[in-house]
Amino acid sequence: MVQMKDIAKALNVSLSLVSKVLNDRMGTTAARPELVTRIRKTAKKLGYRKNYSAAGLRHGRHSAFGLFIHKLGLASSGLTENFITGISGAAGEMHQKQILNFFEDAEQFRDQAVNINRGMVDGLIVAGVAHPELVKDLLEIREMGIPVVTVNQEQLHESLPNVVIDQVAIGFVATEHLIRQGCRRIAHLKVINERFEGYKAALENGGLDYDPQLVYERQSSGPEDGTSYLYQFGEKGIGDLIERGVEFDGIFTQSDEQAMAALNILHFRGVRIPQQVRIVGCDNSPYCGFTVIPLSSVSQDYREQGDLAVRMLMDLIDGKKVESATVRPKLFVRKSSE
Amino acid sequence: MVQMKDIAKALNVSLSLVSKVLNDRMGTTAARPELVTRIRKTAKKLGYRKNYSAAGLRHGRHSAFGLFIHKLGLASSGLTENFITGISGAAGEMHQKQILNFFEDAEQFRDQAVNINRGMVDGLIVAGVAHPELVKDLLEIREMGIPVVTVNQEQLHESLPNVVIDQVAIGFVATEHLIRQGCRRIAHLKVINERFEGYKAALENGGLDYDPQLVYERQSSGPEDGTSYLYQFGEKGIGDLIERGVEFDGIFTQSDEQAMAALNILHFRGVRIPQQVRIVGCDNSPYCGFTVIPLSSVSQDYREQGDLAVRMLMDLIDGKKVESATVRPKLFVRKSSE
DNA sequence: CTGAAAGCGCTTACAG
DNA sequence: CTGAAAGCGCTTACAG
Repeated sequence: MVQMKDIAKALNVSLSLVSKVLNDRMGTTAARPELVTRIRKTAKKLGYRKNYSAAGLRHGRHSAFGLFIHKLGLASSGLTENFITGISGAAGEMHQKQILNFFEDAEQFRDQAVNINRGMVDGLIVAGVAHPELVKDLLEIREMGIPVVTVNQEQLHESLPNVVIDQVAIGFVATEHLIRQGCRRIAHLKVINERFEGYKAALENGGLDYDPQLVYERQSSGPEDGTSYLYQFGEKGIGDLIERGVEFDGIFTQSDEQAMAALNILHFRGVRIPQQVRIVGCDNSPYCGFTVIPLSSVSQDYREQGDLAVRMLMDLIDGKKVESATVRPKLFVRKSSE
Repeated sequence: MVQMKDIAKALNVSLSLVSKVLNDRMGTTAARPELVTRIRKTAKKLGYRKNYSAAGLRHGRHSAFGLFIHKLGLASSGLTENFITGISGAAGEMHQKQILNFFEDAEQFRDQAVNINRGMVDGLIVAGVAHPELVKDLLEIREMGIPVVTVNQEQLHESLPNVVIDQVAIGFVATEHLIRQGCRRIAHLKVINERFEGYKAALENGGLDYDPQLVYERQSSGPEDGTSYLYQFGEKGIGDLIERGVEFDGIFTQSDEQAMAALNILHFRGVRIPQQVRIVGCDNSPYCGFTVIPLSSVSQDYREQGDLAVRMLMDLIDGKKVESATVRPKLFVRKSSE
């Protein structure tokens, strides 16, 4: 492998100068422009590749971060894949390696984190389902000098910068779109409360009255375990509304599976979509184009969230102040709400 | 940060001894068992974390590999996510960092690979859609001392070990299952030829005649571009068979979207599934449990493929001989073929 | 059996 | 303005 000292030898200059030139860190050093170009050219000609591990050691950096994901949303939604795509893009740009870990409970997180702490990474991104019981662990990790960025629906601690999607906006954007399309009675399958607030705000903004009859909500009192986003919940919710004789000309659900269920049920009953009922789901899952009738959906833009998280972490590692960030949802209109 | 020399100082022993003990590399060195335990205990007490970057530099390793993925299959299939899960699990076990890159053509691969070569990684895993036009690049990379493992449907070069799913077995397993369930006339939507061969082999094995009428095939002469796996292809294929008056009591498709299309069409026409027609898809996509009728499917076990690829790459980096490996598909039976 | 010393490939404060 | 030298945190061949 060709290294800096080979370039220095070839041109009979000092190793230091080569390093400075190649890193654009001349500092107080000055060199003839002609020599600078010669060094650059020789590096290229010899096929020099900087050894980032060595540079990292010198800087006390690993040029790597740990990525801990408790998979977000439904397996079918592709959210995790989008997120990882955003992460890897930004990481590549910044010459950062990753250590990717999937976990599902605090125990698993700790098992995996222990092997990584400090010895391998400069920082941590913890994403997906929020684990408030891990706050103490995360603060400890940060105290050890490893900055942490979270990507959770809720910020775990004021001192842990978080990337979050604007949940209220999700409800608002979807509902506003349905109103613009002419819907006057919009049903809603409620899981996350902020989205419900956005739904109500859009109704008010559109001059429509809020009718609690139109909202189907989970009955159980236990903690939400993710099952509310499933196809079955959508089936139950829409079935319930129909049974109760509630009339509606629009539906905004909190997942695409829920929306797919609504779509299937109504379609089977001969309801024309979008003419009689317009439907908007949530997550912009990869299959939205392939349902019986292509499904409109609000994207949480997890790709953007991943990109942001990496940039925030890098700033933290560089010792900069970092604020939490909020990402705006994007609406994708397909036939179900045209 | 506590490091080896701190442990050495604390116990008044040599740095070398600490390193040897902590790495279980005593070699010709012998030490009192009692001292060995004391060193271990002190390391733990002080919270020592080995700096893997420094160790790597010494060994001429980066403890990292590049992962290049041209996303496999349909976005909705979750194959990529499964694959990454397998990769990250094995990598974590082996203290390996990753540099994850998504690419879609040779140009993109080259752009990203150039930044990574040798300066950041010890090896490469290239997965997903096969790119024969990159063989030269991959061989060059390997000549530079960076081992390469591919995860492609076809082995690109005899000297590049590949992980592959047994495509023939996919067709065989699905068809054999349908035969066992009592199907006698099994329709097939053909894309990959090996799966078709497996289909035929299972028919013969089950004592059924092969009837070309039952097979729907893409008409176009251009290269397969992935669109054959889409919902629309399934719609067209099953529609065509029905139009031609072909009778069947089973269907094996080469994707889950194709199968979902078959399911929807037949269901809408009042065909009872699985009583009248049994259906098996391919990929075991996350939504298989949520179709109108839960869909049986053959999994390509990409998780296992990811795990294997990492282990093979590590062996190559360690200078061992490595052979290509074949993974067997797994059948998941749901209501559509019960 | 034990540990001092060299070195992995870089970077940069500092002496000339 | 220029470059020799020290050092990042490890590992190991080798001298004692």
